[in-house]
Amino acid sequence: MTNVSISFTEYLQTKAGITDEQLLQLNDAIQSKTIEKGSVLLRQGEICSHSFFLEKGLLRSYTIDAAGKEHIIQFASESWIISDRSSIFFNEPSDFYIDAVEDSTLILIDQNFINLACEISVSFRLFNDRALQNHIRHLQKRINLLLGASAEERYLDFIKLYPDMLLRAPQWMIASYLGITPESLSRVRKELAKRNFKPY
Amino acid sequence: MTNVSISFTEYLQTKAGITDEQLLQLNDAIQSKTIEKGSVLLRQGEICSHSFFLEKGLLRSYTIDAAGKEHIIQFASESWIISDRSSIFFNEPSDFYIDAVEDSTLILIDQNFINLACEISVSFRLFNDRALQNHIRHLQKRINLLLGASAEERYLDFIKLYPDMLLRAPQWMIASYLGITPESLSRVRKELAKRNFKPY
DNA sequence: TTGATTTCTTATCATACATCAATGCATACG
DNA sequence: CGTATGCATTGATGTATGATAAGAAATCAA
Repeated sequence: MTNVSISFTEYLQTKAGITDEQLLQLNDAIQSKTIEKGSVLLRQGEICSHSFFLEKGLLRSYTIDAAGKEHIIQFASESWIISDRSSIFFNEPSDFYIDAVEDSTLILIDQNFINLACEISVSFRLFNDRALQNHIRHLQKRINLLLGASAEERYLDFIKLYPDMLLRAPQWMIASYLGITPESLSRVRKELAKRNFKPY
Repeated sequence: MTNVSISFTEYLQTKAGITDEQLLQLNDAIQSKTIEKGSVLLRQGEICSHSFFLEKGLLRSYTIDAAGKEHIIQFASESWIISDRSSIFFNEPSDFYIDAVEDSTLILIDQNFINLACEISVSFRLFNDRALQNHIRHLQKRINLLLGASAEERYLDFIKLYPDMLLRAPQWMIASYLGITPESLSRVRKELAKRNFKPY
């Protein structure tokens, strides 16, 4: 599978209904950045100043609890946006880390950009609202799974949501996302294989 | 403890910065409703048409999974708003039920109301945005706890978040919110009592 | 290529939580 | 009044998942 990378401008045009002229106005507020695998973009305690749009590569956000364990909150690959919304919006120290799982090229989006884009484009504003609501829907679904579903069910759901992560993220990260140990995930996979399950 | 009930209009004025004149414009879009304990306001599969502001009483939202088990998503008591945002926003069938844990009086808020209020009041719009972001922050925190914390830790956190629920909601509902069985919650409480923990 | 790390698997044992069943205890009800 | 109903507790037992340790396999670096 090739991880289809589309540029941020392309994304703004096709998904958010931004026109060519509007793009010109926005251009100044857009910065691009290339980072290596392992680079840290945000640390717990820092205030998150940007959202990151992934043109290419893979990022993750995660917390580290009192016992020193990582809990992965989210993955973001091509055409996804990742950030700590709460930290940005409330201007508060973040609970998260964000770092690069693969070498990545990304676009830095700050609040100025969002405000400007919302001002000059109604369709961008609607798009942005939609994204917020979608985020909530997604979080709610995850809570629901964590409340009631077994590790296996959650894993199967994960595969549906992030099919390409199976190939791109190490298993221990997937386990962390699911809230189980890598060993447990290994067992779940073994069990599924025995029952002849094929993810692809 | 008396459950302080404030009226919706009072809430709009003090929290959302709505003025007296604006209230007059909004008045037509507001309906009040009194319901008995056990009344169901929303069922899985229905499209959620209103948010509910609690003037008095206690509501809950929950899902029922394939095995017939309830998972409580949220409680809402005085001055809280409860709904299925995704269902309202995307006009999709809801995954949730919403019903009354106590006799309640509530205000029905539909999308017209929100749109109108956002139009005529900047401060309402900001307030609304803030509420959305707060919702996200809250969901994220809950996910984080479900990923990493024990039943006991989650219970202690619950007490901090909803101190009065201990007295108002039956224990099996709290257990459902926490993602454990009532029996397990009973044991957690016993253990805490043994270690001389006093919630109030 | 080779050796060094990192990741994945497997095995064993430990534990938190679930399940099932019985009991107690209120409150509601005929 | 007795009895039904709903909820909380308790005990016995089961099970999924965690912890630890070790080896196999894959990846990376030199």
